[in-house]
Amino acid sequence: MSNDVVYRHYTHERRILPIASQRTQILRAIELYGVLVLVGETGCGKSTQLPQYLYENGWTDGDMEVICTQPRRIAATSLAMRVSTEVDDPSIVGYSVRFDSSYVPGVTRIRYVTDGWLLRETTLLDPLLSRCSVLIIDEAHERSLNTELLLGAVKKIRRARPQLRIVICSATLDAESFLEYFVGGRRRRRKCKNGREEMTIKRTGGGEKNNDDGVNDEPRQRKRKSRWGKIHDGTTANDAEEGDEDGRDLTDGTIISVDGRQHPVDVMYVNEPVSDYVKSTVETALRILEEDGGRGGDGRDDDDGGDILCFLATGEEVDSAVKMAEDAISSSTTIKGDSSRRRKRGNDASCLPLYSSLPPNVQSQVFLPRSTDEVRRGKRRIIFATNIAEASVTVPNVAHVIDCGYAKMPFFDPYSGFDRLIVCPISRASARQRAGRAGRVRPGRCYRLYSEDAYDRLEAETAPEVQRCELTTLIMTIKALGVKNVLSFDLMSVPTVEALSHGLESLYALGALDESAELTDLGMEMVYFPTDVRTSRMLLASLDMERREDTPPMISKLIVADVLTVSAVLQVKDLFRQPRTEGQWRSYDNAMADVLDRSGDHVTSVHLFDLVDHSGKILSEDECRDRFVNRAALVRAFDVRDQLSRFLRRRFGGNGGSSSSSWFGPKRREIVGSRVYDPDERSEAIRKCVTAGYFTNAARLGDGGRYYSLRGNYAVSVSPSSVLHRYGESSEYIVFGRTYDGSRGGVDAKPCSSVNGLWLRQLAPHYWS
DNA sequence: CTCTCCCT
Repeated sequence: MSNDVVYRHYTHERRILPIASQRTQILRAIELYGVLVLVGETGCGKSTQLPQYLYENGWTDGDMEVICTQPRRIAATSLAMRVSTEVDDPSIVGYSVRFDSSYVPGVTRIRYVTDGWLLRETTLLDPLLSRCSVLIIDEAHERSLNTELLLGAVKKIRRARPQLRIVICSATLDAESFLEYFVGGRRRRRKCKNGREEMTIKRTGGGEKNNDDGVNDEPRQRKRKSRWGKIHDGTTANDAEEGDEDGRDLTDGTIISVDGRQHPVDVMYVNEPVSDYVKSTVETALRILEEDGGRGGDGRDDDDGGDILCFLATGEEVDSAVKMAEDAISSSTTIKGDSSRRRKRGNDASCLPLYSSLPPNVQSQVFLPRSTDEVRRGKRRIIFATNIAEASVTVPNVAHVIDCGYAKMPFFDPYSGFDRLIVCPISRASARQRAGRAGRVRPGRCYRLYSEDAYDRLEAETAPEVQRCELTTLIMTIKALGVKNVLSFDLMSVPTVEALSHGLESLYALGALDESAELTDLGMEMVYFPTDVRTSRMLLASLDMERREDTPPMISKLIVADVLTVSAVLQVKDLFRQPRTEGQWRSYDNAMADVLDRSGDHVTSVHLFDLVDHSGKILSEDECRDRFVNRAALVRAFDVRDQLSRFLRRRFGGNGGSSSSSWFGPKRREIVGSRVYDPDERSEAIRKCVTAGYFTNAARLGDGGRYYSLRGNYAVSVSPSSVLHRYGESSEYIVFGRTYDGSRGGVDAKPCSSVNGLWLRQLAPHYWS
């Protein structure tokens, strides 16, 4: 019964989505062309509706699947949930992300996956995506590293399997560049004819609405049968390259724009650059409350004027803006003791922060319905957010956006090998995306805290991630796709020569590539690891140590599990929460005394996990709070460790002497619990393995108590949040996980451990010539 | 004394 209601509700929703009027046209394009670029703003319905259209039109017959990729896990799982309520048979909709899958072979017809998950599936299990009829790559405009690699993989797959249809969904107008990438010179020849034709159909699309059901189905059905008949008959790539009797040409592609459901957004600029954009953001927000405040308090409960979303660059700025705004509001509402009149004018608001390192319960405030207090007092919301609100999450009920014009952006410096994180001006594309957040529920306004001239001078697009990150992972993935020469792999955006040679050099140093940039035996092994190369190398070192005869028996029993723990902790950020007040620091010192290893962060995290391993369960909420442990991170690290250990056991479990030992079995629990091991010996063994993976990130103590990287002699400091900083003894050499820009102007490193120079000389001889 | 945002 209640299902019925939900179903009817969504059926109605489905029909009014903008994409519905273009259903026939889109299906026809997918029929005729190998590649379709679908341009449409978020909310136009492409991610939820297109897979259903394809299912309804037979694209999943013959045990085939429609797969839709997403850059984020939450999007993949929530889209699957949503769409399963829209179809007659919910069991045909599924998802697959790391650690979580609802896929049922033979039943699932529409599947939402993360692009990272599909990339791994593609590289390792099903290189031709043989059960997939249509692959939809969503949010392609974000140009994440995984999306970009997936595009490259798919371009390669299409040469062997031209029948595979590709739909690329992008929110911006760089559609041409996607099409150019896929169909290249061919496209140039035919662009005018077909491109125009499709765009014209789009504009007259409304007239075809009545034909949507029934009329076109018959011929479609016929084509479909012939299509899959051919595939299963083993049609070769060349047959299909030529197109067929229907005039289809799967080597070509086309573009369709879907009308958005976006409301108009007025954009306002400042005349003069602002000197302090945090202060200006707060002032602008308060002025909006003043100006249209009357709308909220005049008894119309259904219209409160809409909320205000402010984009700032850092969490720190967000916190200070919240404080500034709250102070201003409380002084303006209590002054003269006549607060009720002020409030009636709407000059009262809740100020909410939103950035990723906030605890989940604070973040979720933004998504809660307005409290009775807020409704009663006509209180609106001012949300101060970082870039998280630009694409990752959608803040509801926003009518005003204030855009400071800056964001914190990562980039990789190939000379120092350091990851940097720097506040930069955003791109025009990013500014448009921010403004668009104001028009989702009603006509909105965007206040840009920079001049129109400054806007015109911004870069058109944000540089894609491949041009801003470390490339060892990219190179290894390309190798895993079976490409010998990395440079021959066709990427949409080309990485810099410097970053590429840094990546190749690092992989050579790690023993994954030989002098001619071919995978070594070790490299072939590392390609299969679901971890970055340095972690993979570290895990391999632990397996080696476990097996070696000169390893003390007790260490041999512990080392693989210990290094698995280190690997898992490296995949999560902020396992420990940072104290803020003096009192908290005292409790922190007490709590840490229990698990601390003065050698640094790696072994300390292993000691924390000893508590978990000994009791056999994750620490309680209370215990996590007392120990300054971020419980969500602990749970996540625990899951990752479990997955990694299953991976290692599958791959190496049967080998030599290691099969008898159970890495996380009762025997280990007993050893760890009764501490019948030499802690220094254990600490040293763990750090030797860490060094085997991370010697490219080694630094030596220099003048003035600072460290200098062995590779290139760049200054780097132990992060103040590292246990090595607070509790460690000074050590001549350290190895670190990664770097980031510290608050003190320099480059900070974390996690850090002290290591022995001898290990470095053995493992990284080329840094010592 | 802090780290934009994600992913296998």
